[in-house]
Parts: sequence; structure tokens; C-alpha cells
Amino acid sequence: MLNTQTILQQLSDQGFKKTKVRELLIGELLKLKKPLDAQALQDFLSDQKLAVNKTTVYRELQFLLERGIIVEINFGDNKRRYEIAGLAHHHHLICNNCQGVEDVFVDQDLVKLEKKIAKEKNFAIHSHSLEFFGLCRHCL
Amino acid sequence: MLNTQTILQQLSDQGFKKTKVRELLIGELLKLKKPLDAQALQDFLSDQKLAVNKTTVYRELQFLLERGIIVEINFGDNKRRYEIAGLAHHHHLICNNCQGVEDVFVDQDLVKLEKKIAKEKNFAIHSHSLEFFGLCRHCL
DNA sequence: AATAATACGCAACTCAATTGCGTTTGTCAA
DNA sequence: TTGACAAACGCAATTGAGTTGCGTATTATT
Ligand SMILES: [Mn+2]
Ligand SMILES: [Mn+2]
Ligand SMILES: [Zn+2]
Ligand SMILES: [Zn+2]
Repeated sequence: MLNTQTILQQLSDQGFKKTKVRELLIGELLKLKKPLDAQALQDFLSDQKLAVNKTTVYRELQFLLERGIIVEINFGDNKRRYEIAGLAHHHHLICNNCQGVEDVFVDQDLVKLEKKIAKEKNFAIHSHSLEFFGLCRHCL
Repeated sequence: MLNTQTILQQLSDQGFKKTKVRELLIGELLKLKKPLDAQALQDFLSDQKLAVNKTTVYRELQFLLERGIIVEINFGDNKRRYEIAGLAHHHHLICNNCQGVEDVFVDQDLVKLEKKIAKEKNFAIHSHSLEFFGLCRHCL
């Protein structure tokens, strides 16, 4: 269920603790529903008057990733970003000017494309990454 | 023109020197026509009995990138790869097992998709990154 | 309150990539 | 052929994202 308390409870049932860091990070990722990097999340915690060490942020992200609560997204700038899991499969429009991120759903098209490629190339596609770069409506 | 001597001559005309490192790197990227990282290229030079400092490799890659002779490719593993520029626009099938790379051409499909998205989202798409991950025919 | 596992802070470390700076080399022209 | 100068190079130090070891603190359970 896409709700902070439900996720916290599920983790608690598995023997993991309900911590303020965990609660705030999940809450923020659920709310913004867009990819955020470790630095942005640490800054967010700081704004919430919960200054924590970067190691704690990285470990928590690793923890949430391993349990499928978040997914890793790469914009190709050698910096890992994380998004809440469970959203409908989608991709991103990334503005080169304001760094804004918009979601875009192209699932149907991609599924067909993947099948075609898999058949032609005899390659079992497990996943793909597709991101678009350019200028958003505001920056045009 | 996709030929080492031609590229070297063009650079020379712009006041840059013809060096052994430059010649070998361009030659290798032209020959393999696939994305290679800095380490792989340094190892290649070493094999050719031309051991150079990694700084030289990074600087040369930066140099070739800025002049549009190579392009940067990202597989999402936080490691930059470079491919010779001027190849027909294409994407990659990356094997999660043997790390092999195959080219795949999906241009027509993507052009249509881009136009549709640009219109719907009012977003000017300048570029995109699309890579497929899975298992190649040998690793299946 | 005692216990044990989870979570955390801190310092050191890894790995890719970059920078400063002094030295070498390629090129061109005297 | 030789100077001169910019381009190229080596080396050490540095950056920046991310990780690891280890000792301490916190949470949950009894
Ligand atoms: Mn998204
Ligand atoms: Mn390619
Ligand atoms: Zn914008
Ligand atoms: Zn393979």
C-alpha cells in the first residue's frame, strides 16, 4: 500500500524499527513521487530539524532499495536517484535548464518494441532505462 | 569521415598535435564501435606498449568529447563510457551476465514516440537515452 | 530494568574523475 | 637545424559520490 504508516508497519513486522529517518524519507518519496538523490534527501531531513550523517542516508536508501520500497533511477550524470516503488512503470522528461522532472508513460509502445527486439536479437530483455532530455514548457 | 588519419588531420588543422595516444585511441574506438570506459582504453594502450598515466587518458577523452569526435554513453553503473561519434543513432542491449554489448536500431519507433510526447507534454526533447538490460543469446 | 538486534555517528577508505604544476614533446617558422 | 611556444604529459594531491569498520545509541521485547 502506498502509505507511510503501512510501509513502516510492514517493515516493523519483519523486525525492523520505526525510526524518524525512515518515516520522513518514505513520506517525502511518497509525496514527491520523483527521483531524488542522497544529497537532496539529507537536505530535506535537515530542513525537518533532523540532521543526520550522510552514512545514515546512504544506508537507509540501501535498506529501502533491497526491500523493494524504492527503486534506483539513473539520469546518466553518475549520481544515483531514488523514487518510491509501486508507481506505474514510467519514464522521465528531464529539463536541461531547470532540472525539473516530469513523468511520461510510454508503456504500450515500449512493450511492443521490447518484444520485437528480443525476437530479432534473441536477447532476453529484463529491464530498460529510457529518459528524455530537453527543455520544459517553462524554460522554452 | 570515419577514418583515423582524416580525424587526426582535421585536429591538426585546428592546431592540435598528432600524438600516438590520440591516434591509438581514435583507431580503437573506430574499430570496436562500442562504448569503452577509461580503464579499458588505458589497458588497450598498455597492450600496445604505450603505457600512459590515467590523467592523460581522461584528458584525451575530454578533448575528443568536446570536439564531437566521441560521445558519452551511460549504462547507469556510474562509470562513463565513450563511443566514436558519427555512427547511425542507435541504442544498446547490455548483458547482465557477460557485460557484452550489442547495438540495436529503433530509430523510426523512437522518432514517432518523441514527437507524440513533445506534443502532449509541450516539452522540447533534445536527446534521449535508451538502453536495454538482460541476457544475451550466449548467456541464456 | 535487562537484553539483543537494529540503527547511528564518525573516521577512514574506495573508486572514478579532476586539478595544479612543473616538464616534455610536437609543430612551425626563423 | 635550431628556438620558441602551445599542446600534451606525468605525478601527486584533490574532489565527490558512495562504502566500510567499529564503537555507541536507540528501539522493541521480555
Ligand atoms: Mn517518476
Ligand atoms: Mn554502440
Ligand atoms: Zn525547465
Ligand atoms: Zn551475455
